[in-house]
Amino acid sequence: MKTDVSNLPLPTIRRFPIYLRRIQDCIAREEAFISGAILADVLGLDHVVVRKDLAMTGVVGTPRLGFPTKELAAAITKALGWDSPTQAALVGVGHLGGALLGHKGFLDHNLEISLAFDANPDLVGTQQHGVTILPVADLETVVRRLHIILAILTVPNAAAQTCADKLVAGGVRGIWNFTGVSLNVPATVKVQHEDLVSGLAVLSHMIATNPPPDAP
Amino acid sequence: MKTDVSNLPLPTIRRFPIYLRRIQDCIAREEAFISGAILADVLGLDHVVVRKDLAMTGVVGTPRLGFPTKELAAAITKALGWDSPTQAALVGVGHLGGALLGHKGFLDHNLEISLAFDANPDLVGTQQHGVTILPVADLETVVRRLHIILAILTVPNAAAQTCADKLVAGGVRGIWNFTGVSLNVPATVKVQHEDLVSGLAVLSHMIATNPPPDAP
DNA sequence: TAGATTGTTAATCGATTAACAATC
DNA sequence: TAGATTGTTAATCGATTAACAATC
Repeated sequence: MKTDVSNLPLPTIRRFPIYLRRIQDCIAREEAFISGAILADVLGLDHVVVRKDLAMTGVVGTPRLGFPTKELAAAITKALGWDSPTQAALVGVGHLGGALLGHKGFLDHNLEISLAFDANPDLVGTQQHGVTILPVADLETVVRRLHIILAILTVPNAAAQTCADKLVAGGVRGIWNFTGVSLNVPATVKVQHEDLVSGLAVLSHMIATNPPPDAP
Repeated sequence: MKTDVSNLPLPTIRRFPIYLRRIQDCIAREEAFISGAILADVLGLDHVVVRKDLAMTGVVGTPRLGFPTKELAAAITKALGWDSPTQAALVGVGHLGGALLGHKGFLDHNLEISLAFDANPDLVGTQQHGVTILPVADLETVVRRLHIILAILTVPNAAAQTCADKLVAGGVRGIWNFTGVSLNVPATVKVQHEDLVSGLAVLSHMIATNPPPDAP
């Protein structure tokens, strides 16, 4: 029985939040059990993938019943580190940064963006979505003093590496990177590069190479 | 010599825009050649991965010189379908949708968001970033009439499937899906699911399971 | 020539898929 | 019991890594 949650396959981790959302729906409907087969069906996944993923949580299912919803939700939440609140700092309050700041959905995953920084003196001191914008000059100091471990980077490409350096110096342990820059950080700091352009590339490539159905 | 650009590995396609950006920098500096080794070094990738990816474009390199920058840029641009302009429709002008609408960087990839739709009557008729917001009720009709093939979906989860259905009915060939919903569409329509929460899951998991360096 | 760089072929690794056994 | 569902083990597939040959 494998229950070492610290070394899960990346694809499994990516699927965890998708399962979690459905399982929480079940809990809200007071359903005590969910079968992997049904979950797979609803999500358009292969049922054996789902069972394998669920097995990774260490939760054991019961034949004919399925998996206990509450246990499963708790195990996934734990595996993702979403069982305790995390304070995050947003760096760069532009279009995208502002949107993330206003997106209250992260609270469902126990992530609160409690700090925001920007280089624009006109923005500094103003509030957006209830958060006062601080000067980037204070980034390292504030992050260190408040023991912020997670930062969201939404600055222009040109500023990305400099800001990342300050975040690392301030003791951040993870950077959610929305810039187009491959950041250079020590191995102890984890970077999740959310490169929207990569996603666009995949989609445009598929559209460009798969001819429309009415073509020869 | 493999030059069939219609069936490339997904990881390769994701890396293409990253190469492209660097190669365009080289072209701007009037460098006629770029070596795969240098490219790999700058991007923090393995040099053999880079060479293999570049080989997929069909462009041949010259030992001691590297790959011709202009040819390479043209080949990658072509493979991604970024060699001709694409008009896109944005569906859902909330925080995230508005941010994407304002993000002019997509123009670099020949993608123009020329239409925007929203369900909120207060928004309909107003302009954002130079685009007039149309009612979702007209979604299918307008998309069909203007032969829009790519849509960006940034509506609340509850509205996602309904809007996707309208887009499909309108003849869209690709949906860039920023909602949390796994869309159900015919196989002829490609969906690129940009689930931010999956990315957050990966990052939080890594932070939660890799103890900080000063811990035992 | 010597050496940097591309190109190719085989080995490894990880994840998915398939087949079947175990259990309530 | 019968049958739905979980659980396990082996096979396949795709991508990365490693080793080496070819070329300017």
